[in-house]
Amino acid sequence: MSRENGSGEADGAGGGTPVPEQLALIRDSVRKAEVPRAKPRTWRGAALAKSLPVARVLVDKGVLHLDRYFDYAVPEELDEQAQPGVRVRVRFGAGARNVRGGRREGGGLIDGFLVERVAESDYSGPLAALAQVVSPEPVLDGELLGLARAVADRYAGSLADVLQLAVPPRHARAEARETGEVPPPPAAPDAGSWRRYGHGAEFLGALASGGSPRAVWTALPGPEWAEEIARAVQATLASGRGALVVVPAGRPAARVDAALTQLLGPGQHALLTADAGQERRYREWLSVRRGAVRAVVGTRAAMFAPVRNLGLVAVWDDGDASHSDDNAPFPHVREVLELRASRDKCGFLLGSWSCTVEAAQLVESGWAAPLVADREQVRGTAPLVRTVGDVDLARDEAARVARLPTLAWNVVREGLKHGPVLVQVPRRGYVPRLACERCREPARCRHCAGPLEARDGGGLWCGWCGVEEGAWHCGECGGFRLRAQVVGARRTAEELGRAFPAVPVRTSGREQVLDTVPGSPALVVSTPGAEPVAEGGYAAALLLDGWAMLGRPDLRAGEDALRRWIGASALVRAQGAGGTVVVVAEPTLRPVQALVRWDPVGHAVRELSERAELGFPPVSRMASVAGTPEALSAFLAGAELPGDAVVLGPVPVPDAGGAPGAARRGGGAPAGERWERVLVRVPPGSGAALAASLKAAQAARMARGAGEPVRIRVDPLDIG
DNA sequence: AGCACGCCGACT
DNA sequence: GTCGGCGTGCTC
Repeated sequence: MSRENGSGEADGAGGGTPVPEQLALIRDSVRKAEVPRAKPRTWRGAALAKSLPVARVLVDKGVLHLDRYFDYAVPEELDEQAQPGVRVRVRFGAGARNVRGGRREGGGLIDGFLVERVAESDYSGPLAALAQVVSPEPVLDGELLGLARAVADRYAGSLADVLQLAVPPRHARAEARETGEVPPPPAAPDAGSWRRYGHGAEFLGALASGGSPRAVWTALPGPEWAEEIARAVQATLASGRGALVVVPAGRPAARVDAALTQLLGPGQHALLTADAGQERRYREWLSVRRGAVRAVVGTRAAMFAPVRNLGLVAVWDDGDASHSDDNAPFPHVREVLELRASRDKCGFLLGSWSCTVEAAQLVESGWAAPLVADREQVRGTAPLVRTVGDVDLARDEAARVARLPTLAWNVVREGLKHGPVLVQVPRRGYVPRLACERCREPARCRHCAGPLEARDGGGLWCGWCGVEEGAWHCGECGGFRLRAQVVGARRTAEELGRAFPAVPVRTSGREQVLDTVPGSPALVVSTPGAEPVAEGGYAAALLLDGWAMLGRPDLRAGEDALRRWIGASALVRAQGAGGTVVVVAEPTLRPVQALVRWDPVGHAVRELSERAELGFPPVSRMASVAGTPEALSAFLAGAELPGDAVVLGPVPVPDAGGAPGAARRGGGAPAGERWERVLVRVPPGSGAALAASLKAAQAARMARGAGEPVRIRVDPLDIG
């Protein structure tokens, strides 16, 4: 039944009046048509595009078993507009099939991307025609498609889900606007403050001459980092290539934005942040796609920005949780930029005042080179860090009366003579940690050792197993009075304000984030991450959230605490200029020691080797799978995990309806439902196989129409 | 998610 | 025989 040239024939079923046997024959041949045809048939035999009449379309449905292309016929009138990369609408669904007897144009219109035009389809049935080309603007080129594909594979997600993150929603007005001319490349920059780093000038030189260096950069404390990133961008532009910078939030984006404007002048770069409206977002994105702007700074969605001829990708502060996307498949900026650097053979710069374990691994594996300053430079820019631990507190009579250690009082008093003093307090919304008032041992559940929490109506219960505690007493010292550490820190900050009535108190937190404060004496109370930059630097800082940070039962608790402390301390003047930091935390703890020595890299390297020993990520790869107990066990039964995979759990998942601060992004269960979670761990090298097997299992489940979903997250942020 | 197909039991 | 239950599988 070869149909080499049977083109004019519309679908046969509608034809004359065949006898029953013929009908059966036709039906049969339609059902299991064996031969791919040279030219597509459509139901109506409408006129088709003369060349490449088949459009391969990615249907925009995030369902995994639909994670493939569908072929559609290109009608002649859409031939010109139906170019690869454009948005299209197509009919999709069972109702659209050519049903015996009559044709029905059932099936809803849904959006998709035209991925390519080809001469023939390998689909054996009749093709439906493209319904509409939404816009002739090509938004999805091969590069972005390849990246999205790689990200989907890495995170066991669907291509459509990734594209939803990567391509902003269309805005017709923004599309209609003309985009400006491509600016000429700037001159190569002076190395500036990059000279403070061992191979800093060399790194810039490599970028400027078209090279693709990869570096993990441990930035010196102080505000220069933004300008240093801008110089790296300038160097890349000077080589005739584009550059992309991703930062965790709007404020750092504004800093880099300002530095770029200063260095390159206006109009040379785009700012892509989530808080811009749809029109503005799409306009900026389009100016990048169209090649009119070659440098981009933005927050995490910008990680996919379609920068032309990419020469550098950079991420600032990769330990910030905002770099992990909230939406499936939860890609992380650092990982996506790694993929881009590898795929596009471009430069890579990961910068932070602190150092994540993952960053340390990039260096240790040899994938990236360290970009660090020597100890001399560090000592010259970092503040003096002093600790107040339990022993000091116990000995300190003043601390028990005034709730604040003598050392802290003295440092604040002295600091206020010379400038603003920063007081870092834990975020509200953290489940208040309860501890023994006498010995400060955290209050733990008798049954599962989980953290005890105070109920609104009074009384205690376990945050893990939910068991009520009626008669708590301290297992260490026998004390029976509790204190809430978060509340304690906040009250301490208030008391400080009262103790220095002549000094203004400014607050920066979730509701209202201050960007900068003047260099005059003031108490600046801030939650981690919201610290304003002080003009001329803070004279001192008091870090009060030590216990709250380190008490979390999380693999990253130490790294996170150090990162937040360093984030605050980096805003304090250098030791030589009198800058002092007091951290209220046990001086024997590793993150505290790392802060005192200002050695985030050493901390990360030690954590890394420990993780390797324990088989924890990022040395192994982990994925979490969560769902109702039934859904989860069905999923695991159907999954063909790699042979070297280890399944840990299941354990109950705390539901997301609890305290807002404790709700983990993408990790909590929907309120009201009981969920469980397993962690699946594979050794290095099996990450791709793990992702593939999870994706296959998920696809099989969805195809079966299984009701209850399971949530898959590769590289979960929190590992209890 | 729809929606049609098809293979079973109860009906005019 | 034929109508219609819902279980299964496909959607270009």
